[in-house]
Amino acid sequence: MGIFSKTCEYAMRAVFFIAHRTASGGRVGIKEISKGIGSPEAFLAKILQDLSRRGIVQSAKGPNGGFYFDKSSLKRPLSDIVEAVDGDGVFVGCGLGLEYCSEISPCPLHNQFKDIRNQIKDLLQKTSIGEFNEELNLGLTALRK
Amino acid sequence: MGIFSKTCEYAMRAVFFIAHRTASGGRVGIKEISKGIGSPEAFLAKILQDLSRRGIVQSAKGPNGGFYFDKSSLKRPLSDIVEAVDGDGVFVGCGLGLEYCSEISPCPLHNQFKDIRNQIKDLLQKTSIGEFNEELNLGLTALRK
DNA sequence: TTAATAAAGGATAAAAAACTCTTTTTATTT
DNA sequence: AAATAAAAAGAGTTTTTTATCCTTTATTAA
Ligand code: FES
Ligand code: FES
Repeated sequence: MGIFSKTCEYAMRAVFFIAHRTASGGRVGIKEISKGIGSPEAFLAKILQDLSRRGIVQSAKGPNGGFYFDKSSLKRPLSDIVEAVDGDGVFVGCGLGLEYCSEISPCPLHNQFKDIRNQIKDLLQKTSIGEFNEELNLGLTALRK
Repeated sequence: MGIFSKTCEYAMRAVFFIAHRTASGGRVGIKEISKGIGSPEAFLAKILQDLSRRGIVQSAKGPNGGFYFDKSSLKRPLSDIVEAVDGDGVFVGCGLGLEYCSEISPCPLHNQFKDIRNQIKDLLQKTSIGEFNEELNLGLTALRK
């Protein structure tokens, strides 16, 4: 496994995909998203259903329905998605799996691990959902294969 | 979950524990190790059995038997343990879960993620198994609770 | 040479994560 | 109003990870 669960990876890719495809106001359906990011359709539906319940992504039923982001949601940091899906383990957990990461009773890797963990947090907090629309437009970055 | 699997977290803690407890030539049994790091005994036995088969940790059966490290094994980098248990995903995998991480067709996070991944690799490669014996001796670092 | 000790090995179980299928609800278009 | 489109919801199934238990094998020591 990587740093994030598979569910979380799908969620992040889907969110970038939706942001890009709906930047000019439209909506995009589950079928197109799952094709676009290369994920199982039904599984992704569950994931987005959950993000929608949490108000992270917007959705509309019926014809011309689909998923989209309103203006303010586009500014959301990627960390919101990670936290919603994987919890805060990546941000606060001990690298060696101790129950708590602590300065008082640190694991051998604590000092160095803490820095890395903070960088991950920084990256996710500073990256917004709508940030890569331009690159995706230009085909400079990829979300599948 | 964190960056590593639970199996891998147990493996790393156990390895540090064994290194410390056997620095002066002895051996240490599974019961004591699992107590020392706070892991299920039978499960850890499986993990160490695997590391032993791979020649990463040394073991001896019978009375006064147990696990230990010979001089050269103590110099092994922690990355050897991680790679044996979790594979090379942490070192080479794409943060968004794309099949391959690539410069040619990078994911949106690639550039920043690559740096973080390299730091993790560096940390694990530069840290040796026997490195923390002193800190553990002094009670400056912990392996459980 | 027998008894005790400790890891190795094999088989199984429980829990979590990943994934599927079917029905229901809501909205749109005709 | 009827037909249709699309997400929401609910109820599974499958696979992987985590964990337990029991038997066998090797080693030591009395
Ligand atoms: S205690 Fe392990 S990372 Fe802080
Ligand atoms: S392509 Fe995603 S990290 Fe390199």
